[in-house]
Formats: sequence, structure tokens, C-alpha cells
Amino acid sequence: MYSNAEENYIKAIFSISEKTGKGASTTAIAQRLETKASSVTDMVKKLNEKALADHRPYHGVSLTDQGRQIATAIIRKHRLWETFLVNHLNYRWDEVHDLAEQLEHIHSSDLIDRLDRFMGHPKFDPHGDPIPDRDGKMVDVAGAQALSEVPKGVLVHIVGVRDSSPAFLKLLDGLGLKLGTQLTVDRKFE
Amino acid sequence: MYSNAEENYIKAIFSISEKTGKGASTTAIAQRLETKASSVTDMVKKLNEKALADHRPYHGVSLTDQGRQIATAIIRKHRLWETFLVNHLNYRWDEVHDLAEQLEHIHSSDLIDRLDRFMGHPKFDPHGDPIPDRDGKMVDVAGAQALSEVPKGVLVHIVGVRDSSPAFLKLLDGLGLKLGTQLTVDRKFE
DNA sequence: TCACATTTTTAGACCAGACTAAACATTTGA
DNA sequence: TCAAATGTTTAGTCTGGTCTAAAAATGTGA
Repeated sequence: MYSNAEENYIKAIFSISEKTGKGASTTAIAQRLETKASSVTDMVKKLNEKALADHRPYHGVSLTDQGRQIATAIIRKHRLWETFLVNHLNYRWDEVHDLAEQLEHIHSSDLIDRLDRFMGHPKFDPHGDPIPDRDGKMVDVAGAQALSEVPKGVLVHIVGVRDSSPAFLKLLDGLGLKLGTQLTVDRKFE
Repeated sequence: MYSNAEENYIKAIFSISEKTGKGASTTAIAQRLETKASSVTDMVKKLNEKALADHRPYHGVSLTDQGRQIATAIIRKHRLWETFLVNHLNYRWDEVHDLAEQLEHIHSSDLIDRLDRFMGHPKFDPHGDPIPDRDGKMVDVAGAQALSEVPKGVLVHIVGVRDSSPAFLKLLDGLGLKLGTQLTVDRKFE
């Protein structure tokens, strides 16, 4: 059983590594978790002792297989809870992040499997992010492309958002853009 | 916002006071929370400073109005989550306690109100305990009577259980007793 | 009433997790 | 190549919550 703090560090390391393709620097982790680099040093040492992470100073922290497995389990919980909140409790997609951050730390894989079944094994969360299955596998979304990179005149449909901040999601709502919307790029502000 | 530890102490004080009709002694609280009396002394001091509890040494700890309000809010969360787990995720009534102990600490009254509405504002949880509404009010169940005190031959129906331990609940399952069961007492083992 | 069993508190320590300030190490750009 | 900028760690402190051991206070039974 891992503490909330440990789980948050694991999640941060995972997502920074995903995005950059490299290990996560202690400063990057500190920034993401709104904490200080010295705190990160301490926690990384603990994660290392528990065989969840490796650290090569100045080259980043990376997760071990076990660490990665924990990370995907937490992401699975987060995305399934977000899906539940939006699809069954009528929350908007810009309201669910903070609640899911709490719910993802509930310790029970059985609960999350039941929630998954209850909802019919959804493959994507309300922001279009893929939901890992029990084994950590998820649909590959590498094919998707940022709207800012789509050439003018090409028909596309929106499958997800890269930025899930409430402000950006509300902006999209205001523009009438949601998952499944079809459009062609007409004009670019650049 | 209160910590899990604070919430657990408040809940313990509330339920001991309910059961005994008096204040909760520090030793009783310690026993219920599987902790030590000295730890209770410390926490009670904190709750007192936050105006959530009063302590008259050797005569027990009691909650202030604000403390009681927090207690019923937690109980509301606990019972609504238990109801959700049983009615929608197909858990058995003897499996849900520990999970609800985790879920009751999720900080969002809006979430719990939405869950309440989603389930159609249930009045009782899977063990027959009344669910407080948003204002802390709940159905009065003082009319109910322990099965052991029911005279032979009188028709009764089961509306709740006094002991929600998994072992006892499984025993009831084995006897075919559940909420709503009608019966007359035939024989007593005493 | 008063000694004793019980209850409660104090004192000092520990752990997890965070912080500041300072020291230290490494990469990198000129 | 080497100094500056950046990244990292150390040392010491703090808070919340817990513990043990010992001291202090109280209710109660004879």
C-alpha cells in the first residue's frame, strides 16, 4: 500500500517521462507537484529504496517496471472516476479533475474494476484520454494530431484535448468544440 | 477542511455519545480507534481549540453543534457510498464497510449530493441505518426493537441490524435473514 | 473518609513529509 | 577549457499524528 504522497510522485514521474521521452528531473517533478526540489530528493530516495524508481542525477528519474505498473493503475482510476462523474453524475468535463485526484487514491482495485464494468468498460475518458485496462494496456492514440498542426481545409474530428485545464476546456465549450466535433481549419492565428 | 484523523475522532465521539447518551471517555475513544489514550488527549485538545468538542475530564468528550454537524455529514457520506456500492456495483452488505471508510473522507459535499440524487434520495443504507439529508436530519428509528426483545409469536419485519460486522452479517445471510424479512419469534436461546 | 483502581495527562521520542538556507556538482556556452 | 547558470543534495527545522513510560488526578467501595 502506498501513501498519497508516494502515488503523486509516481504519477508525476510517469507523466513527465511520457511527455519528454526522458527521465524526469527533480526540478521538473518539484514544479509539477508545487513542492521544492529538496523534498523531491528525499522522496526519490524512498521510491528508489522501494524499487519503484531509479535516479541518475542530472539525467532524470525513471520508473522501474513496478513503478510504471503503479502509475498506470492510478491513471486508470483517475480516468474511470472522471468518466463516472461526467457520464453518471452530470458533471461538466472541466469540473472533474480535482475530485478525480482525490478518488484515484482510494485503495481497491476491485472497486475500480466494478466501476469499469458498471460503465461498460469505456475506452476513453471525458477528455479523450485512453483508459488503461486492468493490465495497464490502453489504446494507442499516437495517430492524433494537434489542431494547430492540421493543414487548412482538411476535414478532422476532435478526439481529445492536450490541455485539460478548466480554463481551456471552458474556452472550447464557448467555441462549441467538444469530443466528436467535425471541422475544417479555416484560419490560423499565429 | 478537516484531516482524516480529525474526522475519525469526530465520528468516534459522535457514535459513542449516541450509544451511551453521555460524553465519550478518552479510553473509549482510544479503544474504538485502536489508538492510545495519550493520543486521544492530544487530538481532543486540538478539536477543542477548533471549537468542535468540549471535554470535561472523567466525564467525557462531547461535540459542539459544529462538531455534530461535521459528524452527520460524514455519516451521510458513509451511508450513501455504502448504498451506491451495494445497489449499483453489486457488493454484498458485508463487504462495503472498509471501502466506505475511505470514501467518506472525499472532500466534496456537491459530489455526495449528486450521488444522493443519482440514487433517488435513499432514506436507508444497506444495513437499515437512516441516511441524513443535507441538513443532517434523518428518519427516526427509535421505534425499532431488537429481535432478542421481541415476544414470541409476534409478527415483525426486519428493518435494520445493530451489528454491522462482516461476521454477523454473513451469519444473517446464512439464516436467510435480510432487510424486509417478516417473521415471528419461535424459540429463544438464552 | 480514604486508599486504590482507573482514567487522564505530561514529557520525550519517533516517523512521514515538507520547508529554508547553504553547499555542492554538473552541464554548457563563450 | 572554465566560469556561470542550472540542477541537486545536505543539514537542520517544522507540523501532524502517533507512541511509551511515568506522573497526576479522580471516582468509588469498603
